[in-house]
Amino acid sequence: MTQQEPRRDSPSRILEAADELLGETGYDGTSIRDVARRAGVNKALVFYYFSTKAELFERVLERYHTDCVAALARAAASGGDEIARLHQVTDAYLDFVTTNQRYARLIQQMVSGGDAEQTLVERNLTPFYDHVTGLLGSLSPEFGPRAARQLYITLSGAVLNYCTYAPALASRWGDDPMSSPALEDRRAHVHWIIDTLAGQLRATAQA
Amino acid sequence: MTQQEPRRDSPSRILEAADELLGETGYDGTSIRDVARRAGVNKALVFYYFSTKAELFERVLERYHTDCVAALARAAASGGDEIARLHQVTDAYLDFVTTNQRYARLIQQMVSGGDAEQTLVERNLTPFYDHVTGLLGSLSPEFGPRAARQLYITLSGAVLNYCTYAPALASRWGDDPMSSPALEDRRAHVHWIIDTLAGQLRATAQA
Amino acid sequence: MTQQEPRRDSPSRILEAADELLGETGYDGTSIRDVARRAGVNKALVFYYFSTKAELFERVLERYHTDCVAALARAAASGGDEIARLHQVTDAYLDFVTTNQRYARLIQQMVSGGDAEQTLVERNLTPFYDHVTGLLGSLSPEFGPRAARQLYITLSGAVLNYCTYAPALASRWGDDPMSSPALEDRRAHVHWIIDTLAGQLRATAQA
Amino acid sequence: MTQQEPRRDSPSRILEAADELLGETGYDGTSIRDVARRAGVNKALVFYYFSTKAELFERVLERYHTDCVAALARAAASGGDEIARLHQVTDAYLDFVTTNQRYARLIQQMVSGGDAEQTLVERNLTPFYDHVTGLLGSLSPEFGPRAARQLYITLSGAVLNYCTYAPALASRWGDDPMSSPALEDRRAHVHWIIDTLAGQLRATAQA
DNA sequence: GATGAATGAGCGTTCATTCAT
DNA sequence: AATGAATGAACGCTCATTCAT
Repeated sequence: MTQQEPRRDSPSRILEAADELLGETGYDGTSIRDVARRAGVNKALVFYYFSTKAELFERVLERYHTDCVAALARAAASGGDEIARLHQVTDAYLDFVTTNQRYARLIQQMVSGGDAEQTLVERNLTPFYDHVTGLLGSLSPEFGPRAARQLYITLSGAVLNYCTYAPALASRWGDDPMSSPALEDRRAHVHWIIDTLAGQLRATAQA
Repeated sequence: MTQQEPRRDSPSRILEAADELLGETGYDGTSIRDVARRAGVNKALVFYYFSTKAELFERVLERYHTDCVAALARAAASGGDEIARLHQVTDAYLDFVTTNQRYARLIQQMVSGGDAEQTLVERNLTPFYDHVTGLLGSLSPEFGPRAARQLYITLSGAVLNYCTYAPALASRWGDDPMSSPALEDRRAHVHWIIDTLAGQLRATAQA
Repeated sequence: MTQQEPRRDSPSRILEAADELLGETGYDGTSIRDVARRAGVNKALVFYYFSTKAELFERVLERYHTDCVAALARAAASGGDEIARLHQVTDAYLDFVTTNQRYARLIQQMVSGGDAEQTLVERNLTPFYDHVTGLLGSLSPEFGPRAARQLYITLSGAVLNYCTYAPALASRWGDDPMSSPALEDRRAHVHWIIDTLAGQLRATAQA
Repeated sequence: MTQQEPRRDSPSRILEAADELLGETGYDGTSIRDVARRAGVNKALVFYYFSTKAELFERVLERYHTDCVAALARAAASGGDEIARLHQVTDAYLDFVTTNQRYARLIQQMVSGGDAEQTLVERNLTPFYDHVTGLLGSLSPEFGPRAARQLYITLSGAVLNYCTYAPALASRWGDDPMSSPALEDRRAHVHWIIDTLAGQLRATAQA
């Protein structure tokens, strides 16, 4: 029965603070001082646990990556044909990035800003990429890898960009694009895209 | 036979350098020192022409914005029904951002990093947004603005993300995603998407 | 009948601008850019006429110095005994510095800030100093130079400090210390001081 | 036997250096680099302890202000009638500013240079101002506040200006105006002024 | 595990000054 | 007489990082 409220331990508090700030202001816009202040710890302690600013960033990403991989795997494991599983994986991806909006921002920042290491970028694109191209490949054998890549970019954009563009356009739209009904709208749209495109693919394949 | 080497005028050199660096390392990651060094001018001269780092950034964007607006307007002015014009506008957008890849990066950086001003972001999303929603609105009256927004995000993602994701995945793909044939592949994919989705829309509307 | 209003020539406009700014923000706080902007001329033109910031400062002071010397000489030339002339000279000094308040500020800045050249400081203290010590010396021969110095400092303080302290205390006093009646109050006070002190000196000398 | 030489603690060293430099070259003329160099510390350390140049300046003043207030209070607490206490307070003020000559310079700089905040100026004029006007007010009731203000300016000038004018005229005078005997001369002069003026005031009041 | 002190490098920005035209 | 372009040095300030305790 301690007098202090049971705060989480320092490493997680630092990670949490870094997560928030990186999502808000980006890598270069976030200083270790800010992170330490928001975490309520001493600045040097950040370096005690995460020896470098870059490493701290990677650890933030790592958490998301692990969870994201798990979520996608779970979705892919549920049964159904390729199209059903594509729906489920994409749903899971949409769920994950709308629940963890900062992750979407971090990915987009990394992929559009040159300073992040190529490895980090790839690592975080891979999970959804692999599922999408895998499923499309087995959907119809004559559907080559080049076509799968094209569709992957379109689909990941349909999912990730919603998290970054919609807030930027919210003031123009006049409603909250991250509210539950709005997110359901988006999900329906993505489903419709998958259905329509997959239907067309099948029709073409049969012809 | 002047003593100085005949450089281009300083303002353009500075704009050019800023353009490159902002595209590569982002706003926070780019220092005025870097810009001046790459432009081959004195650091103070940057402030002589562009009184602030932020203004320099805006001027870089302004150039792109003006050209982009013009390109889209030209495309929309060419004849045809709504779908044809949607094709042409999207083609023009794809052309523009693949020709000016740094513009795509800048937009994505702004929209995913919190530091940019909301005004700037909106200003650079608006041109394509207006065309897309306008055309979809007149395509079928019962096609509401909410549906248009959804499609806009998907389409702009399909165009812009190619410029940021494809280079990041190039090493994994093994070919240059910005080569002419690769870009034609992408264009074909986007056309196919528009055709397929628009076809479905029409079919639904008639039912 | 020129179309333009007959502006003063550039050198005087620059001097005027420099005068205002030096009085407001001091030597270090005033930039040549500010001076040029306020004078409405090109920055380089300031250097064309006044080759150095320091020289510009000196030229501003020179104008005041010349006028001040003339005013004091005029006052001293008017007749009367030593005390009457002391009144007249001190009146003239008070008149001059309240009419040219910036001059009072400049003197106080120079004398309390270390950057100005010793020569400049002395040059601008000398006029009043010489009159005061001269008059006191001939007032009573046994009144030595050391006593005269003491009285000089007290008198010049009584005159100059009013121009710098009163504005600083104006908000606390609630009236404008540079209004005509307020200045007449001050003049009466200074007269009273001179009369009282000189009367005491005479009484002492006779004893 | 530590490797580092046993310096005094950094904050005091910085304050000391800032004090000296501000007194010598004024606020605008003093750079943090100079302060750090003279204190023998790293430039960034100055900001570690004093987060702003302005704050550093205020802290320098604060020390003087506190001590000055205490000295004046002590002097006012000693017994005697109003005139005796006026002597004692003025003596204490003269003592304080001649012992801390840089304080006199700082006050004069603030009051004659436009950049300092009004609050700071008032804060440092107030202590002596309050004592003088208080004592004069109780000396004779008919002696109004306006007359007290006049005398305050004259008296504070008689004290402060000695610290700034005398050094500037030292080379012309040929002796050290801050030597003990010279200061005693000044003190005698100020006493004579107070006695003479107060005597006159009393005589006038009785008439 | 945690902290305060310290640092060198760099930031965006402004300075007085020069010079060719 | 007047100007726009250019520069090196300095400005106040923040950075990521280190280290002794």
